[in-house]
Amino acid sequence: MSVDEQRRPARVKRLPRDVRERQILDAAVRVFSQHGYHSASMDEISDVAGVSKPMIYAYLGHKEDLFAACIRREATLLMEAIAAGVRAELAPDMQLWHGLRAFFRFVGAQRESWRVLHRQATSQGGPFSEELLAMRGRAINLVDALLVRSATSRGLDETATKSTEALAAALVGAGESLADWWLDHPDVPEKVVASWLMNLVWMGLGDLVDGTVWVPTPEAGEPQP
Amino acid sequence: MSVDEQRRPARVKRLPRDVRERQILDAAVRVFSQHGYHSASMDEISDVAGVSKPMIYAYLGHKEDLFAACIRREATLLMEAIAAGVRAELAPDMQLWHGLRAFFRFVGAQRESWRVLHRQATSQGGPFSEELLAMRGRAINLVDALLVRSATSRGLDETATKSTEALAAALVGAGESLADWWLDHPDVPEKVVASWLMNLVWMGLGDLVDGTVWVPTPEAGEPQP
DNA sequence: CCCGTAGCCTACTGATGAGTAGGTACGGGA
DNA sequence: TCCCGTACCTACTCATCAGTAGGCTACGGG
Repeated sequence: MSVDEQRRPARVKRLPRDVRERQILDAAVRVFSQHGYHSASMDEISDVAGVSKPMIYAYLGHKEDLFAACIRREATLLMEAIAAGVRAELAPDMQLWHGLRAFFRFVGAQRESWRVLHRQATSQGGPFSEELLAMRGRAINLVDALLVRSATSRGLDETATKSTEALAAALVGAGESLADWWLDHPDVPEKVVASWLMNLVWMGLGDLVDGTVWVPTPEAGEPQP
Repeated sequence: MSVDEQRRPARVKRLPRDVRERQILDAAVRVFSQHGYHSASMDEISDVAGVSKPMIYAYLGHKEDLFAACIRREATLLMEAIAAGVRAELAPDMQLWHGLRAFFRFVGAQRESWRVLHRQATSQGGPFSEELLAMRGRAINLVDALLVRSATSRGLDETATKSTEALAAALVGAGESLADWWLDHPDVPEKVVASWLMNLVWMGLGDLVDGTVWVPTPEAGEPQP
């Protein structure tokens, strides 16, 4: 009980609206990530947030609105984290590398956010899944643009163009799946996980056979011990 | 209404138990795939199956049992389909190639099964997610074994061994994600989708730059026009 | 000191849906 | 013919929530 009370914000009175909204969203992300959309109850969210249920309805609206707000907030944070890692002036492989690292850093730091985004939102068929699918589509587009830029630096035929979007989808899926795997193996450092995926997508599995690997070029802003 | 009636089995009386069980499972897979576990109601399932609700409880048990039964049946079908395509005497790349093709064929033919397996089961935190995670783990192990065999054919160091499981997870995720993408782009032939993924995982994205591609060797049972 | 308003609550309603009680109908064996 | 078991149903109970009605309290400005 004392543990639970530590997890709840001390019941403070008369806080300004935006503070309460943040508390409610934090609680909602946590509860949604634990139970999923349908099993999460507004009562539990209000309890965890340390406010009463009508406050949620007053500030964030109905359950679907609340969920959509969670998705929007967390997805925006994720995309910003990734975008911050990717600088357009870099070579395609380094862009991908920094994007991957930023992604895994986010997942490692915000596990609950990640669960909500990946597990819950994708599965529910409701009106919010659009919210999430749109966000996922943005991620795919980001990767797609990267691939297209890589490809157009050389000659590129029609079929390759069509396939980049599919490849981007596959790549995003690989990242999601590997992130889940990583949650079950937290002892592996983030950089190592990122480099595995980087090698897979950039060099292919051929390196398992012939031993070639991709390594980041030191001059590109990686501090080297 | 006539359309709906066509989708429901004509209300036949006094069928043997195993027939009814199959009808119920078919209906359950359809309804679960459309609404997800929590939103799917036993009433709708019984309605679609053309039986009354107590029949479901008598034959398949409670809602969780029913869902687990769906997962088990569909997952077994999927694994069997993949295993049927992979023959152990082939080279690793050809094994992967045939496995991928069998996988995409299954997804194309059994869309509802796939939705239940991928979207619904993974997301619910309930007791059945274990059922599904176990099955997913089996798929990962299958791929992992393939990678290990590929790697041990050459010298292989410690870190590479650790990473194969992660790579397998990434690969399975890439397949899942690409399968979802394919559901939204059904005009692309199954073989083409499979070859995209095969190239990604075997050759890496490097081919976008230098244009090398993996092609199946004709002698391995692929009819070549 | 009074009033408006923003913050906040307890205690309800109403719908939905899981699960069941208790039956009827039909067929096969004694 | 009478049982008995299997197939099958209608019509409930009961718990769980989403969502709300209505009111109470503190603060700030006039």
